Amino acid sequence: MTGREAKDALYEHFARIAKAAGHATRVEILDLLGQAERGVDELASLTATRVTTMSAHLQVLRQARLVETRREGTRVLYRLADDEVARFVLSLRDVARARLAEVQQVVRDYFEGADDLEPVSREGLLERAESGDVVILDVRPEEEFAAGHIPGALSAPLGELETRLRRLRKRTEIVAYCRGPYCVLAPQAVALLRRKGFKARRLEDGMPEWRLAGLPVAVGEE
Amino acid sequence: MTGREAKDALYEHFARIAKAAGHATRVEILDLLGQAERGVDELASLTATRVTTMSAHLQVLRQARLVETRREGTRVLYRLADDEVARFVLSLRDVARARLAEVQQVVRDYFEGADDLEPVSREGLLERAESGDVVILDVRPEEEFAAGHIPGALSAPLGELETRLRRLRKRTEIVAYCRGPYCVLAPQAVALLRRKGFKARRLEDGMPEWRLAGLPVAVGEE
DNA sequence: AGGATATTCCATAGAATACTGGAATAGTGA
DNA sequence: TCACTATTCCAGTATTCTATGGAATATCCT
Repeated sequence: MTGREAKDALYEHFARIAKAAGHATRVEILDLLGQAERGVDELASLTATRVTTMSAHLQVLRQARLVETRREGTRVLYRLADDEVARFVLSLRDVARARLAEVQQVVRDYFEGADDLEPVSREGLLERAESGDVVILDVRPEEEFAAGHIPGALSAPLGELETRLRRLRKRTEIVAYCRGPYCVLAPQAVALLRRKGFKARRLEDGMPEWRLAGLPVAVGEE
Repeated sequence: MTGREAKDALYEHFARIAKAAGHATRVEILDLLGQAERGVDELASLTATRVTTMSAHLQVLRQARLVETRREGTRVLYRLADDEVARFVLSLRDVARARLAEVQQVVRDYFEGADDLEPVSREGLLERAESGDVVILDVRPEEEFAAGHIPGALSAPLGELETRLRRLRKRTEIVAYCRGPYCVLAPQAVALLRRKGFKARRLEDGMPEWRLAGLPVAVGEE
């Protein structure tokens, strides 16, 4: 192998990774798997694709080693291969946001618009929660909460949010979070909470960002 | 636009970035532009492709807004659009290295093998250079040195390395760097220097990593 | 063993992408 | 203005990718 051939081989491998991420459905899959492992037909319905198509996309991701699998009975559960992959997806999002005006437009219209208050930063949140100053609410589906959540956070999937409100006092500030800056769950939760008279704001970013920032994560149901 | 449509639009844009990076030649282009801006036929000869093919690849990168251009006389100079893009390319490399055993193999055979000594870390290098403890050698082509180098480093393109050796004493340690961990220039320089009886090691990583780590960069010729 | 469910494999048709050679365009300098 | 250089555009061809529906596999349960 000459120098040029070695170089070509390397760039070919780099491109292989990017190519695997080069389809909208596959980026969405990676994003979902950043939350929790999932079965094939779960992913298919979450992304509105057919199962066979989903399976094909998953094979592409698997051949690029971006995801791994384990069997559970008749189901095959897919997960991200490691945190480096999650970091890569975040980097991809960041480039898109920095470079594509269209992304900024969609974000303005559909995500930030829902909530005009400044989001809360990660800084010092845990301490404030421990002191009882704020309550942290995880509004993602239960599986995702179980796969990893901010220590001390209460699970309140958006659909069941109203029934779980009784535990909360209107005095204490509520900080809601979900999957990240492009997830609508937390903004919607905040809107609902405000209508009910609570003091609520959303956390900037969501779970994978929290974990990749090196902050502590709790696992398991409540 | 419904929620699903907004989501689809977002993922489509994310995928657009990844797709643009999804070709070996284009990754190599991004890598080269991380060093310095370049004209089209320069890039073509550096990557061993024809000019028309190169131009087509550059259009793809430009439409994804990963690169920008400026005209200089009859030439069109391409550059990375911003540091976020450079970070993305590094992230892509990191995933490939972490996930693809083939990459690790190529690296072992062609890059690290050339130099068995532990590379020098960025930590404290500037201080040691200022105190005269080490000499930093930039062995990349001159244009790349001019576009940005470690403050205090001497430019010594590999081809002219031998003629520039006279300035150096065999006592002081030499630290050579180039484009990054997958660049052969620094390992080759180190090998040459050792044959001549110098104490030489290479810097871990290269220029874009140095800059993105927030360390100071000097611009201009010597 | 047999039925049910979840997933993967396969063949195919349509769409998108890459490379090539030739033509067109923009800027430079005589 | 004319020749010259660097770059881009265009049309054709070969290749690769995507979605789809039907068939094959694997596991579980009875």
